Amino acid sequence: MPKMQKNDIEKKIYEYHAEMCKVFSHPTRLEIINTLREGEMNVTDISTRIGIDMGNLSQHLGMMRDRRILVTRKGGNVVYYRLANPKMLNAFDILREILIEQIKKDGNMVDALEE
Amino acid sequence: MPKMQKNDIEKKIYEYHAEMCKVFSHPTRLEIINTLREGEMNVTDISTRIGIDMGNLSQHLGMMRDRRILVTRKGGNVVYYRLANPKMLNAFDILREILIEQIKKDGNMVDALEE
DNA sequence: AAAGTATTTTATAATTATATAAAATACTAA
DNA sequence: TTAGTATTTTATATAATTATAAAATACTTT
Repeated sequence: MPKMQKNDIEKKIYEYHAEMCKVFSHPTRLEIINTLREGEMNVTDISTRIGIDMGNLSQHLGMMRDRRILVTRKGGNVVYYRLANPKMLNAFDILREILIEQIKKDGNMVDALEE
Repeated sequence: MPKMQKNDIEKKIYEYHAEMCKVFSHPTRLEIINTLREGEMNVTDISTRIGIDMGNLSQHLGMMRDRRILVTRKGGNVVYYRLANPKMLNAFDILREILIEQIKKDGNMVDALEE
């Protein structure tokens, strides 16, 4: 395996960072994260709580688990999901605050995105 | 226009939140943000700094501007971009820290994503 | 006005993400 | 072992994202 240059490593970090952030780029996944804020929950309960088909939910959960954003615990038949690192909620909250500020200041992001 | 239910509004917020987070879900855009940490910069300089074709860069900048993550200032021929809200760097940094911790703890996210 | 530089836009093709539905796996309880 | 419940996986069709290349716009200088 050829030696990696500093620059390659930096680019790799940006790639992994972006992979991680993809978790936050879908409304359903954000709702899952915000739901798990309260603590662990099993798949069926998450499904009814946020109103989403279980197959689809399981795909979202799977990609979040791959990226180490969620971790699981198994109890018999049931799989419980929880946040791997509650610190991520700080990032979640900062971005939501920025969003709310923006909407208050000018509702125009709404327009810009809905054209 | 029919009245929105509380639930609809919440879903809408998740959607806008996700739209905002899409900015962070591409390595090039993360590199742009990290570059603008130092202050405003024009398009040509960003282009040479991170080594990316200008047309493509302009698309990324445009979508970031649409989402109010970047703002511009025009000086003659030249367009200068800067972060709309430096607070977003806190979110950026938290997520990168979590990523670095993960990589140190187990390099396995790398594997999980590269299969 | 014509030419030059900076940036944006458009068109296109390739890739990736997503929802849906159906099938498969994992575990429990009868 | 069979039936039942919980979750995951797979296949597929649709939609969204992306890079590339070419054309268009905006401004400046001659």
